Amino acid sequence: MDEREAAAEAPGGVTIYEVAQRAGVSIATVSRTLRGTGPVAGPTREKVLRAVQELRFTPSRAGVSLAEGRHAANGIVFPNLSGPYFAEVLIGYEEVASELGRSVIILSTKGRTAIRDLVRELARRVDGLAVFGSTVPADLVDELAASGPPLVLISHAERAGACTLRSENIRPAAELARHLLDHGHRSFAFLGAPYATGDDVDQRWQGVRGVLGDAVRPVLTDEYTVDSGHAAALRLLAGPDRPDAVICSDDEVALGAILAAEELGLAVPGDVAVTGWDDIMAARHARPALTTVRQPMRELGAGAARTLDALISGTGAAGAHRVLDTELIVRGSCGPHPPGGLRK
Amino acid sequence: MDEREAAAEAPGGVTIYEVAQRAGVSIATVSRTLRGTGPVAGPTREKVLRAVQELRFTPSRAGVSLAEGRHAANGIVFPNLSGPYFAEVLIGYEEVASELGRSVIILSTKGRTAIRDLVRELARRVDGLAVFGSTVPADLVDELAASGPPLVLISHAERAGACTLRSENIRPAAELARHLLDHGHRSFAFLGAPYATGDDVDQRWQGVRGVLGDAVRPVLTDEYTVDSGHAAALRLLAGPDRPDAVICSDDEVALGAILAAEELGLAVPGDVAVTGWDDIMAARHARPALTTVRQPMRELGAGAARTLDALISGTGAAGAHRVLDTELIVRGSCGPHPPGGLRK
DNA sequence: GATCAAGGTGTAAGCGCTTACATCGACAGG
DNA sequence: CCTGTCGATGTAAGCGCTTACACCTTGATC
Repeated sequence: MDEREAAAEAPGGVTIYEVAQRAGVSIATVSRTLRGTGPVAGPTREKVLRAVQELRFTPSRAGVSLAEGRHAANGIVFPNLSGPYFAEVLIGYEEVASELGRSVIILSTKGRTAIRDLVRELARRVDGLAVFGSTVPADLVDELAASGPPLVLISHAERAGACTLRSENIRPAAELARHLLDHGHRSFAFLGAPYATGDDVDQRWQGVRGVLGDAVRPVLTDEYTVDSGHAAALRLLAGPDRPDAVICSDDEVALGAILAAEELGLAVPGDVAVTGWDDIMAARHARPALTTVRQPMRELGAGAARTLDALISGTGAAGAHRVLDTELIVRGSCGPHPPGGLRK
Repeated sequence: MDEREAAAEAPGGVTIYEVAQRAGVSIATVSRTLRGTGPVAGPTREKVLRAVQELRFTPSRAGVSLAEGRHAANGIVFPNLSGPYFAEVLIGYEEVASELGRSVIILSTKGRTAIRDLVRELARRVDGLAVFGSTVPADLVDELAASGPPLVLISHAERAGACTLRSENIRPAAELARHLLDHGHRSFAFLGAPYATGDDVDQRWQGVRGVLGDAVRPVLTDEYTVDSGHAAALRLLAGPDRPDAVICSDDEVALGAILAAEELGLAVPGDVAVTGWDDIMAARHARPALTTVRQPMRELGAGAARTLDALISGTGAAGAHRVLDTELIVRGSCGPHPPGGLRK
């Protein structure tokens, strides 16, 4: 009836029918042999495996997916991969997902116009989806939470119907602010991109603001990049009321600020202190080395993958919210440290 | 006969059957409406679209893939995503693939033991595959070239059956070496990871060696990271026969070398010059700023995606090999530049 | 008014795989 | 020797979608 045998050298690949024919068994037996489900007699198994080898057979993913009703893939949506932050999270995500037998499909929203369609399309080809805060419109998030695959929001405000996972911001931001006060700094600027309510940078701002009150003023940047940090800092530091310290939304902006200070002939931290956030690789190599807050970027990704796995396999609550610890990393950029500590 | 209507609220999602039933048409009409293939009368189209909206229908990817015989996805295999290099290439790859309507499935080989199976699995779920040099065993590459989807090797020696795409190495490496000679440096070390024949670092070594001859000696590192560069440089610079200049395999190793020099109380470039390769973000912010060779990382990824698209759609030769231009970026780390240039 | 072309839809055959269910022997227990 | 079991295998019904092909209207053409 069919003409299965015709596809001998098709580019699409060998099918289970050809294997079955070659081994002289039914496709069911081939499937059972390969997946280890159901009993298969020794000699039969041999025949099948030989045929599989000779034909270099690998099951078609689309076929398996359709039959199994799952994709064995996870998606992740991030704004971009330019800086180390998202890359690190992605590393953690991919590593765990891979261990759990799931491929990772990525989607960068940077510069995309058709985000909605791209995200919907992605949601349709994965068993679970991780989404960074503010990369996807709120209503789409709701739509996904309601009718999409299991969803984990990374660094996003808590939201009904989805799990969230983020690093601590408010407390360490406050700690950072107090540390700067200990150094004797009295006027501050918070250098960050236009933030959305509840996102990481907003929370950092809240934490800083809570301690410093009116002594800190917000200065917006366009993006979280070295260049926009540089540009904004140039304006800030050349203008009137130069602050004692610039608290940056993240390390890249901080690196830009250090660069700007240098160009203006200002010493860091002598004339102006600078702090970052994330503790990316470059923070350690900057001169002066950057005081910053380390957050467990990889674990953010790994945790998201694990949470999704639990969600997919039915274990795990659908509305869990987890917050990871961070650590204040004090280096040179916030001011000289007298031996014995500041608060002595 | 079937019980399609039973799946009304299935987690897997709405199927085309439900849409068809609701709209009072056949599934063929629904499909035609959605894909725009074949004629559909105005009112019918309306009914279908309304049903689609009300049911929030999106076609199942597995079903579409199986029927279409394609995945609408590209794969990419890289060693890791820790440094900026692979991330940048990935950005370019994803951007172009996405524009061409293909999702990107990633696979990092870092720390993986079952690479072969993971790669084979990946190959089965994509229409095209990009692979970085040396991430996959040679025989597996051959196997993929022979019986897998279209393949593009990035930064890999030319190989029958697959396209390759890489940046120029030998010429700019020679240029870099000559530039260092112009500075008056006379003894050199090439600081790089254990390289494989024909890979980027090997080619850079060849280029440098071609100009400097025995004046340059190779020093191996374990990886292409700041830390291994740091460790190797520490050994090298503290030992006897300290070279005038350290030519590093890439920027990250170079950053580590600068760090090591600093720790040893050596001035860069006063006591020892250092150069990198790639021109990553941190190269510009290092002190001294790093002299390096810029290669078009994003274009490497973008080109791979375009090549694959051509291969998949039947256009494009199967054995094309492309080499992208690079640019020597001279900054402070290779020595002071007298106004007016060196060769005056 | 019969003939055609073309538009508009439905039918059904796959795409490659998994798996519930049926079948068939062979062997042990009564 | 008959029946009950269980192991080993085959049969066939999907999984959700695309699309070639068949069928039925219409309206135009002569």
